[in-house]
Amino acid sequence: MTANLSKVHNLAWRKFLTAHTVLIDQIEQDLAAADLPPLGWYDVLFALSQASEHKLRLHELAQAVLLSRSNITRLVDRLESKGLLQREQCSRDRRGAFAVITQAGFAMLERMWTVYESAITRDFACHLNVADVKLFIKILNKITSSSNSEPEN
Amino acid sequence: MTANLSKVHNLAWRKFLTAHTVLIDQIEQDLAAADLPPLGWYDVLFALSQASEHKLRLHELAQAVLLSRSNITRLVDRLESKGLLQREQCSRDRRGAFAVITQAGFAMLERMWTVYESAITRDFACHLNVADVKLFIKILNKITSSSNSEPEN
DNA sequence: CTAAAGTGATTGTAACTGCAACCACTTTAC
DNA sequence: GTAAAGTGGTTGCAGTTACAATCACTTTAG
Repeated sequence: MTANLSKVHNLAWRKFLTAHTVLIDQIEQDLAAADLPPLGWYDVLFALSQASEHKLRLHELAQAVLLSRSNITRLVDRLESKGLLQREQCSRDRRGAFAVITQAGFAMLERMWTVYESAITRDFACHLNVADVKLFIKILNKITSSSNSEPEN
Repeated sequence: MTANLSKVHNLAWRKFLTAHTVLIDQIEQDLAAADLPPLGWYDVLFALSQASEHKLRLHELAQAVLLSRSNITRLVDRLESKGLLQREQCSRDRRGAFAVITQAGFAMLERMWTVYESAITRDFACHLNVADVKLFIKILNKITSSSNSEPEN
């Protein structure tokens, strides 16, 4: 396969990467400054809060936050040791475990969201009007949906 | 400061994060499958290849690849130990060090680019026509330039 | 029912990251 | 010149990640 990547596409790619790094760094700094845990914790708590009965199997959780299985085990360990979630035996499959968000977990989720939301607003959302944002979503959809389709340029 | 983040903005943010993770994971897999080092190495080699005389002070390099200083020290260690670059004393400032890309470094840069380019093309560029990509860049520019401007939505 | 294959989660290990402390040198201010 | 402050880079350490191996259990095939 010959790649044939155009200048603009290349530029777009680099801007994409840079934007991501800069924004994430900023958010992590905001969280740290407020004595809050890193973004990964938020993702876990959020996924659990959205799940039915506020619990998920570990592998579902891993998929939800796009992390490897071994990784999720230890991330869950950390959150559990802080009381933000609990493990629960799965009765249908004795190998399996659920992670269930606790009250403290909900509270933490809320505190983190306060900081997270204002960071997103200030560094990202503020700069885009509704038309921009809809276009942005449309473009991102093109990129992520159907990982291998026809070229378009 | 009240955040007031709209639904669409929030959705856009999440899609942005997901797209990034998915694409990067894919690229890293492609590189690993070709027995090539991770993306960070490419960034370093690329920055050096673009620099005048193909060398940069370590702190310039750190800035170019958006890494912390301590981090760059060790990343440079690794590349140096593989012969992809060399450290060089700075004569103007005896504290300072340059990183200079070697022939082997250029060769590696090229091998990595082969894989990297086709991954970007296949997973990213393919899905966007020129109009899309120009819009995408425009939007990313709005986000990254001038970290704190007026709201627009 | 049993053997083989597959899946869910954990663990060991090695590599990588971030932070703070540090050493070496340079610049600034007196 | 000298002291104080600042800058460039490295190092120690603790926390995090990735990969492969492992254990426990479930599913499939005969």
